[in-house]
Amino acid sequence: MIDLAQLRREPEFVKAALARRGVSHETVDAIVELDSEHRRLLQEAEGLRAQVKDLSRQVGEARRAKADDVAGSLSTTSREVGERERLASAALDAVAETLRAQLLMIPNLPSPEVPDGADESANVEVRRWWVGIENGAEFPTFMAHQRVAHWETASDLGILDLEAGAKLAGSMFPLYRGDGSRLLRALSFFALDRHRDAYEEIRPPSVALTETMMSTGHLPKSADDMYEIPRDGLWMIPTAEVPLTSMNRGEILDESMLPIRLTALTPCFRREAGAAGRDTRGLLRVHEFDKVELFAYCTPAQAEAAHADILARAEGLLRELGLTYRVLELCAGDLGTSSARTIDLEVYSPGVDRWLEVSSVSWFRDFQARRANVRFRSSEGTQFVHTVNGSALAWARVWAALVETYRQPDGTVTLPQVLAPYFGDVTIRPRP
RNA sequence: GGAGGGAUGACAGAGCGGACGAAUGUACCGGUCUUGAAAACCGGCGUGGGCUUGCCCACCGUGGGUUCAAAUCCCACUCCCUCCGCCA
Repeated sequence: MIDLAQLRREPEFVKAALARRGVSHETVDAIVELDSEHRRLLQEAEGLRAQVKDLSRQVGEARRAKADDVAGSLSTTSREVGERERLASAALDAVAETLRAQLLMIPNLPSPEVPDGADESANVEVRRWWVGIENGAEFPTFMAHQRVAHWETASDLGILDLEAGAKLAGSMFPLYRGDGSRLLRALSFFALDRHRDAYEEIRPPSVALTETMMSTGHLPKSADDMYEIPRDGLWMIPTAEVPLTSMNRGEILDESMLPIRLTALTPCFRREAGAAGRDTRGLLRVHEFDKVELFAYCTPAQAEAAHADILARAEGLLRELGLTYRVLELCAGDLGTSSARTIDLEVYSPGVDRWLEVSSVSWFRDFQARRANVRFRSSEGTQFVHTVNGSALAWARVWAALVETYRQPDGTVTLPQVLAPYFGDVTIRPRP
């Protein structure tokens, strides 16, 4: 949620910032208008309520003074004022509800350093990385045996069974088996171990209440992108960001507790409604995947470092895995609803010759904290925390890139050594 | 799923129609005392909102209702605890 006080203080600045991500001036003006109407009604209703309270006090005094006739007439007056107060409050509630609904649809202000642009084509590539680049190595030349799509290799090796997944849950719900399943588990354990030094591991529920989804900004805007369980008022989480951001919902933290850094391995569920028919082969786009998320509540002053730390950890994992990747700064038009700044990591997948998004590291400023009402107490008073988060990493596509990058001429896969302690071995051979 | 008990400030815990935004204790912050600290004593100490910045309004799990007036009475719901049932 954007800051209404800021909107009142500097409406032109807010409008200009939101225009960068496609929000019209009219939309913002409508909110300014509603806000002033809201305040007008608020004053009216509160004035009447103050009268009722004062009259009621006098009724009590009159009763105690045994002046029953006075008490009776005061009661009558109070009842009349109360009736007017009820009407004013009803009008107030209606305006407040409209204002709230419109405010919830407004995305966050992009950070000044975010580049202009309407969609992903305007994202800015910050850097690329591959094994040996520090020593001047050129972009890797991938061999013919690496130019095989992961779904083919996986099928040959019997480590991914998309048909079985489709039979159970429909297409784009992958079923991993044998070494494929073991690899997935190895990746998660590997990542969680790498974050243990600074991030507390959490295992949250995989479903969340509507209210919880509101806090991160996934509702009301992205309802179509999520799986809903209407009977219980629940939604399948699209990312661990959802539960982690709401862990301290409604609380006032002490500044000394910050930053609070959390990590969680969860399944992530996405309907991918807007992407029907696109990138449907193999693991390019799936409805369910495992992801290790990094998250922090911090002070505004800590936010930049916290964001950088998450990015460094996500990149660090890709480097340890020896994968080729690039770093993108998202343009204003491609930012998620709640984000002020986002940096994506895309891994290069030689078999399909594509860059695949495997991490999104975002800084939300106080946008989510305002919705979730998470604050901290400091010497300068109570203020909203900043939230930052990022994947480190989302495994389905990493799994695909590993299978392609490390495919050997004989069709087996030799995994990087860092996974040996977790995988038990480094070789994936055909399932007998 | 059934029966009972509970939810109040950072924490503990009173209040059960009117002077209650809320006793008391602890914690915390300031002061007195002290060489310093502790103890003792004194004072302060919730959050949000509105505007005429001094006042007003809201908040005692959540949402409704009764009343001139609700933390307090009524209804529904949520969560926690105890017992029974069921269950991995």
